[in-house]
Amino acid sequence: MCLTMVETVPPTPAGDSGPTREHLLEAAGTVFAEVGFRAATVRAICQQAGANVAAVNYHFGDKEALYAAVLKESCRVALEKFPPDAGLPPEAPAENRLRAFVQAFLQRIFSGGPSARHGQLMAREMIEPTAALDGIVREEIRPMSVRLSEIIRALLGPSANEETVRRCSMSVVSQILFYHHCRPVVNRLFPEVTFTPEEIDRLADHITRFSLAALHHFSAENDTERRDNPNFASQGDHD
Amino acid sequence: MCLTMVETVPPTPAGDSGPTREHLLEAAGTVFAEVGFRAATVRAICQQAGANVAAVNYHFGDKEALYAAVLKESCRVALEKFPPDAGLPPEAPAENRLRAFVQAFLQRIFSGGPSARHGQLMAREMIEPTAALDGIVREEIRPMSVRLSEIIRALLGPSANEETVRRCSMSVVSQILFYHHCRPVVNRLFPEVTFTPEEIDRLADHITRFSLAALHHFSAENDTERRDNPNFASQGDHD
Amino acid sequence: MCLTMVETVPPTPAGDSGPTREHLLEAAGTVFAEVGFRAATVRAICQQAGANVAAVNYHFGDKEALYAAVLKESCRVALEKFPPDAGLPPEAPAENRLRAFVQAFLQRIFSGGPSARHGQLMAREMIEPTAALDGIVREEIRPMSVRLSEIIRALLGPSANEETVRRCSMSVVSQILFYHHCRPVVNRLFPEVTFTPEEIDRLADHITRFSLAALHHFSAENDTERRDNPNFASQGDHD
Amino acid sequence: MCLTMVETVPPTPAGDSGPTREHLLEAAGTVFAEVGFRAATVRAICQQAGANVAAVNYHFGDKEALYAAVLKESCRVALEKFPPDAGLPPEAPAENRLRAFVQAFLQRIFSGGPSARHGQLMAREMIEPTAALDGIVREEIRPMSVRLSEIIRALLGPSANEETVRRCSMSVVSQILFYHHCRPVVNRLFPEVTFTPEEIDRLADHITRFSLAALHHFSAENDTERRDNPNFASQGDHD
DNA sequence: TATGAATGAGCTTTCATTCAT
DNA sequence: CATGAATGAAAGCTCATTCAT
Repeated sequence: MCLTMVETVPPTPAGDSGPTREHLLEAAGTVFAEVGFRAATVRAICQQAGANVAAVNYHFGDKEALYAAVLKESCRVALEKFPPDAGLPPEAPAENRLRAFVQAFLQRIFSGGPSARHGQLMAREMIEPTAALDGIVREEIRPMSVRLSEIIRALLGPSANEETVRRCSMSVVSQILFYHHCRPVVNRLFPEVTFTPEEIDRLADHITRFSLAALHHFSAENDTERRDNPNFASQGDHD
Repeated sequence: MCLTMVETVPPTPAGDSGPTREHLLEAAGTVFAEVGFRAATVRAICQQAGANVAAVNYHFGDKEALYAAVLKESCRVALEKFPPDAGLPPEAPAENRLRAFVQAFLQRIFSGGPSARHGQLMAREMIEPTAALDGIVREEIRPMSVRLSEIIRALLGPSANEETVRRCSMSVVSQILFYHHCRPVVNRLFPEVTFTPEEIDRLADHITRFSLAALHHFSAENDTERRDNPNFASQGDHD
Repeated sequence: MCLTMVETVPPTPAGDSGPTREHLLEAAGTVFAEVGFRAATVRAICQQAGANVAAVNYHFGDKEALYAAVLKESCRVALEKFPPDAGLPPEAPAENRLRAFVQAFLQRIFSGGPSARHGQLMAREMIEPTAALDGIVREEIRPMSVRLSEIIRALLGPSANEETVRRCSMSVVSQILFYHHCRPVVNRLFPEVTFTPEEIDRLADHITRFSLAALHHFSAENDTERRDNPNFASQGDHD
Repeated sequence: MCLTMVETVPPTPAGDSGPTREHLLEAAGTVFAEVGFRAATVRAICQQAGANVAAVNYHFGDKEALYAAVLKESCRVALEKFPPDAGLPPEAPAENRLRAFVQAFLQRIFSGGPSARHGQLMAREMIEPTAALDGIVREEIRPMSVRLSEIIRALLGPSANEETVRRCSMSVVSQILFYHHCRPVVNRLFPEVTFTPEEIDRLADHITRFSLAALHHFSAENDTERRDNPNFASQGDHD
């Protein structure tokens, strides 16, 4: 049963319309990262932002739209602070670029501040994806993925097929993300592991060496097989 | 939200006290895995269990205690179904044991049924750990970790130090969990990736080969360095 | 954007499940009649019913369902108290049945108590129909309409066509409802008009005599024209 | 809800103070007619008027004062477009004047445009009268009522007492308003009834003929009784 | 003269929990 | 052992209104 009603377009002012909007984004970023979308209350966010309860509705329409805005902004900042090329030119040796990629990724995830919040938000998106994830994959994750694939391709050699490149990319990324996603377990299993900057560096070193070793092996194996048998397709590379 | 378990012992009947309790556990497992602790409602669980709204409070004290019970039970079933040794005797070649470990882990996570549910619950625990996590790490995860470490140690050779073993273990496990934790992103980045049993097998093959390549390289490097310099400690292994 | 969620069927216990439900229906009837659906607040209703704010949700699902229940109940009572035949057998003279119909209708509308409330609710439905109106028309209004049509048909004679019957029915009903629908204006135009039982009787007398005069004239006219010209169709009766 | 008009005079600019005020009146008229005072939101009105949210408060003081202004303006337009004499001179035959009155009234109510809107607003005033109703009755309805009474008096003859005139007037008006007030029910009971201009004409014809028949009968009866018994007072006319 | 931002009161609804039976 | 009824706290959201500019 629906009583007659006029459609009222929500106001939702765009762009910066004062400091309150910024405060809300900031506070919401913190709260959403801390307790997740559902557990976060509009009241708590507004209080932390020093704004009225109705402020969220006025500036963003509703809680969900605020969340989307937070995620988008968080994504923008992360991309700006840690560009996919990790600051290295495409001409640099692939080994160096891989090392830079791994190190930058780890720092992004473990350094404090807004980018760490981004990591939390993303982890929550993995568990309970929202509509905002599509945009983030498109604008943030895919470019990173492409960049990494180029590095991996360079390391595997021109004869590597796409599936191998893709799988190796994921093997690299997985090692980076693991410490973030499974931090509670890692902390309990190995309390001696801390995430100090020095430890992060050593971690980056391990991941890079582990991955390079595997990739060089794949590359050599590929070349050898290639030389021995032009029609060769290694196990696991067929589709 | 405060998930620290409050002890409300008195009226909670222990053990099997009727089918309702079982139904509640079963239903709660499903619901908690699907939507998480917070989003799950006692009403929905009771309805799915064919029980009264007050049943949860009667049998478990409150929603939180029910969640703890679900996690504990889920863990018990998972351990029973997938023992840490993955069904291979300790005398089997380390390469085989690694392959079996990887394959069993992937199947456990991606096959349907209660163990997949357990995976979901664990993933949520990673984001928002509850007091129940300690027990799970102690009784389920650490044994698995120990088992994997033994395999890795066998592959790296006796001269490998503990830190290297630990890091390599995590490099292996991370590759397995990645597809589970980041499934939403993987699906969006590579829609062609499916998780059919065949694909799972190919994935297990890739992870095993990637890891073995790296581990063999580490092992050889270790031996070489060892031969050349008895006091050698590779970069990242000191500390 | 819609986060995953389990469908929870609202409880909505049916039938009498205690005195609270009755109290709510009673209070809601009063409040809805007084201020209308929109202006009525669940809080006010519950307070008047001596129940908790959540009681409406528990017993009826939501405010709208409560409204529907109120309307249905109100309709049931009205039908029970004032049956369409107004207590006269079908064999009674049509003039008498018309007079009884008019009188009963007026009493139903102007007498105090729950049936007066029903009049208010119906008047509001006219202005802003809800989904509940369909059911009311079907179960309450149409039977009354049919009964009145039979009386009118008897008065107009067998040669009257359906359209004339319909229009005359509405001419009769309109005079009854007018005093209710336009009461605020009537009160202001003619402050001397009161709605005491005696006045209601005189009113019923006027409406009956006015209508009978018109109907007898129509009937006679019809017969005359019929006698003079077998193919006659009076002005306004053609379609 | 308290609709008694509070006088908040000071900042309200009088008369034409720019196009915004006109736009607001226009938009508010539409919205109030469509959804009623309560359901109408200041935002929706301002949006439709292309004005700022604060415009209503600036130009009219508050929502209630805007409503009063709308009703007054609506009334002014209706009076201007449909004068009470319906365009016929007082010398015209009473039958013709009655027919013109009925026809004009029906058209006013059922034709689209501002006068139909006025009908809607008036219907809502019947259900929930505001302070504005007094003025409307005084300036718009009473003159119409007086005019109709003159016609009825002419038809009933000089011997008709005032009460009879009044009751017959209402019997006539009620038939006109019925189709408007009870449109939702009429539509459901008789879906074949449309309100095309042709149908409106046939309706006007029916109402006129029905009423004239009754009035002529009353007139004749009156004369007869008068002739037979100088002290006669028909049933229902005493008091 | 007019506005965009901001507010506070109050709305419906949800939900874990309790209690008498 | 188990339940249906009932509750209180709190959630998201709406809206007329105000205020500095």
